[in-house]
Amino acid sequence: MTLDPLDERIIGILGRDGRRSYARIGHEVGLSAPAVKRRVDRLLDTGAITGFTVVVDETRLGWQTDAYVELYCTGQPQPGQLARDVGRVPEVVSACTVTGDADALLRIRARDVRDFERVLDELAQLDYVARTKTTLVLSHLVDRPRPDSRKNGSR
Amino acid sequence: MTLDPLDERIIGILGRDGRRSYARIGHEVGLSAPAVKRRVDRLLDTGAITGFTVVVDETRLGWQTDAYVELYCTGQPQPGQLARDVGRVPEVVSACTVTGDADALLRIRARDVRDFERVLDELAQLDYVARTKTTLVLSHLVDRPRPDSRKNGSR
DNA sequence: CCTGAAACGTCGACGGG
DNA sequence: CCCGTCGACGTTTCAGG
Repeated sequence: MTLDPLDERIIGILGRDGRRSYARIGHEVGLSAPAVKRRVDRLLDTGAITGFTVVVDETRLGWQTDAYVELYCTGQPQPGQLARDVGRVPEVVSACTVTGDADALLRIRARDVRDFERVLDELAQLDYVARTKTTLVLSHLVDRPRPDSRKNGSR
Repeated sequence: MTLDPLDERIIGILGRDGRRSYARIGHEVGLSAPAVKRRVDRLLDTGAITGFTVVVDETRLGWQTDAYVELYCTGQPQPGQLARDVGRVPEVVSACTVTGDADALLRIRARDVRDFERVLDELAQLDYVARTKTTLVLSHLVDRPRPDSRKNGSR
C-alpha cells in the first residue's frame, strides 16, 4: 500500500482540520472537490483513513488524572484475552504489549486520583495480573495526532 | 467549566464520527441542527473542543515502529525548553513530564527501526539528556480517542 | 429553543485527457 | 486510470419569532 504525495497532503490538511470542505482542500492542493472526495473515499476503503473524530481538552472535561500503568503478569496471558479484559475498563485509553520487563503498558485517564485508584484495583483483580507499576503524568509537553511528515525544514 | 448531559452526548457522537452532520446529531439527541451547531461553537469557544481531525492507520501508512522513550536528564531542564526541543522532532507524537526516575516520557513513531535509531540519536544529542531507555511496542490491544464516559453497563 | 429561506457543500453521472 | 464539469440533493447558517 503506497501513498501519492497528494494523498499525504490531503491527510495532512484533514489532520489539522477534519471538517474542512472538499472544495477548500481541492483549492489548496490543486484539485476539484469531487477529485478530493474520491481520494478520501478510496483512503477510507483501503483502511488508510479509519475515521474522523473530535479533539477535546480532556483535562477541562474533568479527566484530571493521567497515568501510565505497566502490567506484570503470571504466565503469558493470551493477547486476545488481555485486550478484551482491559478494553472493558472504560478509563483505559490505550494498551499494548511491549518489550522489557512488563507484559503490557496501559494509558489511563481517570477523573481524579481517587477514581484512578479504583481503576487500578479493577486491573489488579484480573487473575493473571501479578503487580502493576504506575507512572503519573505531570505536564503535557507535546501532543500530536500523528508524526509530522513534512520533510523537516520548518521552524 | 461544566458540561450539560446534552453536550456530553454530542461530544460522544462526534468522537465516533467527527463528520456527522448537525442535522443527524440533532435528530439523535432531540435538538434542531442550529441548536447543535450553537453548542458545538460554544464548546469550541470555551476550548472544551479543540478541533476535528482524521484518524489514520499509522502502520499502514508506513510508520511501522512505535516506541516509548524515557528521558533521563542532568539537572532540571526548563519544561518550556524541553517542550520546544522535543517538539522539533517530528517523530515525537507525545511527550510529558512524569513521576518516577525518568524526567520525561516520549512516544515515538518512526518509519522503521533504522529510522527510530536516528531519532534516538537526535534526542541523545540534546545537551541535558544523560541517557534514554526505550520500550518497543509489540502489538496494540486498545486504542481509543478518549475514555468511555458512558456510565458502565455495556456488555 | 424552533422555523424558514438562502448560501454552501456533497456526491453521483457523464465526458475528456 | 484519474481528472474536471454539471446538476440534484442535503446541510449549514442566519434572521426572526
